[in-house]
Amino acid sequence: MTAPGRLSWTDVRDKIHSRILNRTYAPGDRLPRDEDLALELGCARATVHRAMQDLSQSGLVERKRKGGTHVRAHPVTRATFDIPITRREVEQRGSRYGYQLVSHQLEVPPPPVMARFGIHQSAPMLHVKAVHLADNRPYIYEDRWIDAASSPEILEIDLTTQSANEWLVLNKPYSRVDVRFYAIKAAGEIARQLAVATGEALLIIERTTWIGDQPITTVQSATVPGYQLASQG
Amino acid sequence: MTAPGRLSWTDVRDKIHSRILNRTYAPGDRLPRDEDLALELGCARATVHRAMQDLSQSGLVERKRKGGTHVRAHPVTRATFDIPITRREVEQRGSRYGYQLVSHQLEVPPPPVMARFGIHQSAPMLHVKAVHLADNRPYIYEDRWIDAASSPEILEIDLTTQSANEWLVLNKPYSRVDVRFYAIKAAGEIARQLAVATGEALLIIERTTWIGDQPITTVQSATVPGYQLASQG
DNA sequence: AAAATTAATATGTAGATACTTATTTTTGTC
DNA sequence: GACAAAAATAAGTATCTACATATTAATTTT
Repeated sequence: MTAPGRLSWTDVRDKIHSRILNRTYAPGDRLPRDEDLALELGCARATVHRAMQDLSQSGLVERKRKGGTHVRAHPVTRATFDIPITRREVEQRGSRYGYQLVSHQLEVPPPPVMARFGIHQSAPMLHVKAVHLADNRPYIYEDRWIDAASSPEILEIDLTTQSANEWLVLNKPYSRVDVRFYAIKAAGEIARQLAVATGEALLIIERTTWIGDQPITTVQSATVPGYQLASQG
Repeated sequence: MTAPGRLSWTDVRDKIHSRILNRTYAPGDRLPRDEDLALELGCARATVHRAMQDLSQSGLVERKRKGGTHVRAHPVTRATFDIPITRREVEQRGSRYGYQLVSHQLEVPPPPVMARFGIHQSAPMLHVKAVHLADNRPYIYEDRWIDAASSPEILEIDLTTQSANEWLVLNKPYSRVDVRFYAIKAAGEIARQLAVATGEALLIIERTTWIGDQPITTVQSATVPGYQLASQG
């Protein structure tokens, strides 16, 4: 990866990682300071710093000024998930994408929806229900609330032809997002729109986004039975 | 965050981020080269580089040598999840943790389990089933396979008192992990061990770990109804 | 015109230096 | 001994310089 004989930061990272694996540095242990490691390994402190930054990001070590670097005493499994636009997800599976608007109207969101945004009262929001199709079969049913205050343009969009999902993601980048997963039994409108039997187990992806402190949208996406979400790399 | 008048890399990141938000740089657009941005903003190229690295990591932009930096044309929602040791998770909820071994024996894993590891044949592995309790009530039922070849020590551990979950996470750090989520209907042993009605919808967390290319363990954790998994920060 | 070579370019990496900041430890004072 | 002030420390940040590397663009050759 680099000129021979010279350590790249990935080399350093892997070296330290393997020392954690073989318990040279055990959970809870304090690692040598960056400078000493640099000296020992024969590289610049900046290189160790870069390596540590990566290890820290992946949750293997914890760093604190003056406190030094410690191997996490209570390791966690850290995984990253990419949730693409539904149309793209369907197309990349090699299926034909379809979209169907179910309903949309201005409504005051009920308390559970306000709670997702972390607010206690709200003006009416745009409430949109829609189905995403893969090869003409229901794939994801989404129940979405859009804050008309932060996205007044959405009221002008023809939601029968363009999904709110896509419009928002292209036109309303967020600065903060909360994602959560859970499972529910298919029932009522969800079962009907996904065309599955009542009682089926469905994975729910719930996403709420803000720009600064201002709510943008919250969506509950009910996936078709058997849907799996896998971590990245 | 830094000496006044001098831009920190987070300042630069936020500045560029806000330009993406306000569509100065729209999806698909190419951003100015680092050097020009540095010149414009009055900082060093390294500072812009650090900012870009962060934006790239969070999935907002894509960078390529010579190709330059582009705002992602197909934005994804990227979220990070931390999955702690179950004992710690229970304790941090303020509940009392309990653990019960259900069974453990050496078995040749069935094809679906081998598939998780990406292998087609295997020596017998240690098959462990156990229940994690919160305040004496079932919380997570785990069905785990441990490669005895990579973790021979596990055969010596008394699994009735120490959970395989905990032993592995403290003694067998992995170099690669695959995590996936899906939903199933409670049935058979899972329903029985979690003490829930058949047909309940359960969130499944499936984790498989390797060290290098060598399998360590794969676990299917069935969570109690209502369980939610939320993204970090 | 097609293919192969060469040049140009933007990001990536490594190193050195100097300074900043959060935090702990030490020291000094009451 | 308790508490506050000062010193020490280790990571964090910013800049500069020099080169590496992957890609695209331009040029030459066939």
